[in-house]
Amino acid sequence: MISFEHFKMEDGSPIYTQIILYIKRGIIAGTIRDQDEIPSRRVLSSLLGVNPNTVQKAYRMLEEENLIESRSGAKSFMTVSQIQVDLIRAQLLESNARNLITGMKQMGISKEEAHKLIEKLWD
Amino acid sequence: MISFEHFKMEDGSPIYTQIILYIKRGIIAGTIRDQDEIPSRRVLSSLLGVNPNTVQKAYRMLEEENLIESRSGAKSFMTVSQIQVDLIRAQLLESNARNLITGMKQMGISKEEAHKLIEKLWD
DNA sequence: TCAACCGTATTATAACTATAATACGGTTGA
DNA sequence: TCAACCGTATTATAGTTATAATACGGTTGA
Repeated sequence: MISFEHFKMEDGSPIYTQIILYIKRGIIAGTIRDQDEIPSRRVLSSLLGVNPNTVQKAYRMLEEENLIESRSGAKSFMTVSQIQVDLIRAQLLESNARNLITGMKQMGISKEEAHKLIEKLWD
Repeated sequence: MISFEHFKMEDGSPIYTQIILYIKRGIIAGTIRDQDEIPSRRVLSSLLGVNPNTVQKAYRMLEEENLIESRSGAKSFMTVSQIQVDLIRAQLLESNARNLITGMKQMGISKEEAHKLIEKLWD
């Protein structure tokens, strides 16, 4: 059963995208693996304090990416191939870094200053 | 007159927040200064290809932060104090760096790997 | 077996975001 | 002066996000 203990709801982005991102990052980290069980819609919505429909939307979109398999009445579970892991890693790592770089450049911050800032805030 | 030539609309965040962020980053970079004229609602909406009301919402929120002054009928302009610049710089720099760090940590990426990735993608 | 789950679907409400079409009166430069 | 701007306001429409309250039938373990 995959864990949501480190999930934190914050920014202004939609909750369902935060759930999707949390799961994808777990896949990259290796903490979420192929054939892992995932919490039911009702259980996770209760755990996160959100509406079941919000969880269902996240799960449905992950299912459309073939990262989740569901059967009516039964538990749902992850279906993650190595190809998918590699693809998601490439996408998320790059987009995460590019977001920082774009922002820093628009603020006129040098590469060296950016490195220093990350160094200072990492721990 | 402040310039929007480097403005690019992209992510899934609301357009009005993107406009606000663009202006705040320009303030930090020093390319947008106190007393600078800003484009009229109609001109900027036409330039960006968005609705005038969307620009108005961004301008109104900046006005509520005392970063813009408007008089009915006349041009609007920036009102930026050094105190505001320092505050915005601290806020935006830190949030930008923290976004990267949070993501990288959730993906199980080490600080060294993160530095390398930024180095690779910066230019 | 069957109660307790499960996934799935529907309907309603509400806030937010964005567009569209107007309208009003104030400001300003040629 | 006055046309061309300006900021501001209103009304309507539409899509997205989120919640709430139900409902239906499938799966599964004790």
